[in-house]
Amino acid sequence: MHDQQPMTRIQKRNTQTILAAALEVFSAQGFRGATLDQIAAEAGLSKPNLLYYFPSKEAIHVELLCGLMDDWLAPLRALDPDGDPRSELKRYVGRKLEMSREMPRESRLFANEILQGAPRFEGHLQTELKALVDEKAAAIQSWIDRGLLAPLHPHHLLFSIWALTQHYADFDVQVRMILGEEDPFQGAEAFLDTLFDRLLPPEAVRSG
Amino acid sequence: MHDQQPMTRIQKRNTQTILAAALEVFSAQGFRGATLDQIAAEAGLSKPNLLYYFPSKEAIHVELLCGLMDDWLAPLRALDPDGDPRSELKRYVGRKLEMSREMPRESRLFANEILQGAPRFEGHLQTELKALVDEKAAAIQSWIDRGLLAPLHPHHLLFSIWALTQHYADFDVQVRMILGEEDPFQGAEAFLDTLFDRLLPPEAVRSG
DNA sequence: AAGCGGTTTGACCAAATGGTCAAGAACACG
DNA sequence: CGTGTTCTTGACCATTTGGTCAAACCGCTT
Repeated sequence: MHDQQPMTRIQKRNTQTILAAALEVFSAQGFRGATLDQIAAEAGLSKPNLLYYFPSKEAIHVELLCGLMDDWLAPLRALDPDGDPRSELKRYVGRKLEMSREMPRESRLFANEILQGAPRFEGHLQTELKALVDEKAAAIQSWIDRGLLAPLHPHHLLFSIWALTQHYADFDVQVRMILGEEDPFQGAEAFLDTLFDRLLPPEAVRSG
Repeated sequence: MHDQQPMTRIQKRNTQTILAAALEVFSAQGFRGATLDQIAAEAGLSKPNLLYYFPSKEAIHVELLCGLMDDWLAPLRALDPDGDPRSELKRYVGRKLEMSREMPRESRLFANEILQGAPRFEGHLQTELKALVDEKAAAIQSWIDRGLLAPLHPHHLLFSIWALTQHYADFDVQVRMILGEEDPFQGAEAFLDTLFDRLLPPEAVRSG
């Protein structure tokens, strides 16, 4: 069912419907908090029908996570080692913030999983994420070594970008509660722009 | 049982034991993911015994959240409007990072709750957190108005501090996976020190 | 040691939940 | 059409889980 290429039209449609519903429910309730009945209701399908397309609840979850991983990491992948450090990094920040606004459910899905220790996802993280991060951290280090960027711990720089942008998706209710009517993302864009302007000086600090 | 003052020695001990066990389990599994049996096992008590001290699973959770709220907000409360902006804020950052290292379970407990939309906690957030944040945001704005701090959106500045520090507790597994053997908090301290050094110039930028 | 209120728990319950299955409905195609 | 394959689902099952309760068990005062 869920492996070979020849997917019928119906299979393609329903698989998509189920994954969309699962994203909605898993991101809002977490893995254990979500139930097959909720996902089935959200998808407009019967529970046995879900299990006709996926072997188990966990399989739906894993498929979601893995399927979204690529999109999720795309902005980091687009970081160009040959580009200008400042503009590359600021573009990355902008893109990540945009994703927090446009894809908050995806952000919360990943956040939920990591928070619980990534029990169903550690392997994929290890292989896909680690390699990419190490590659890009090396690129950042190279910028620093070439004097194009003021010294900063590359890994922690990436962490800070993730933390600062994903916060607006993951802690959405808290942010909105505190800001009231004010649009979180408008203020966030301006703030992060300022922050990274100051964190990444236009010219490398060549002291000493 | 769980309201009046005259708490027997045994009551005090067991209530504490239960809350400690609940923190362990809830922070690792989330509300729905945690079971009374797990908490009972962790506490070394029987399940009916838990329910002798608390009326329900949810009551334990709410009690935990509310009971920890004070400690959690203490560093922000300590922000002194009459102190030096730069050192006050950097002290706040340092204290928050320290709490991420020393109290990761508390951080994850709150993160779990907010992620799910704070369904069992919205009221308390609204009253306790909102008021404090608005007060401190006003203090920050006052620093800016008096030319003691370069202009920054006060609320987003606070968000950035939360995001940057709590990230190390909430996304601990990811951080450690990427850093390998390296100690996350050592690097984080240095990085955040640099970040806020640059974000909060020693003297206000008085351009224009 | 008797008695009494606070404490503990084994046994139990109803509801929820992940998952199965056989039979029926819809579809593809000669 | 007719027939074999793909889909769909009502009914069902085993387990888990939050919660109850009556009976037993302290631990303290008198």
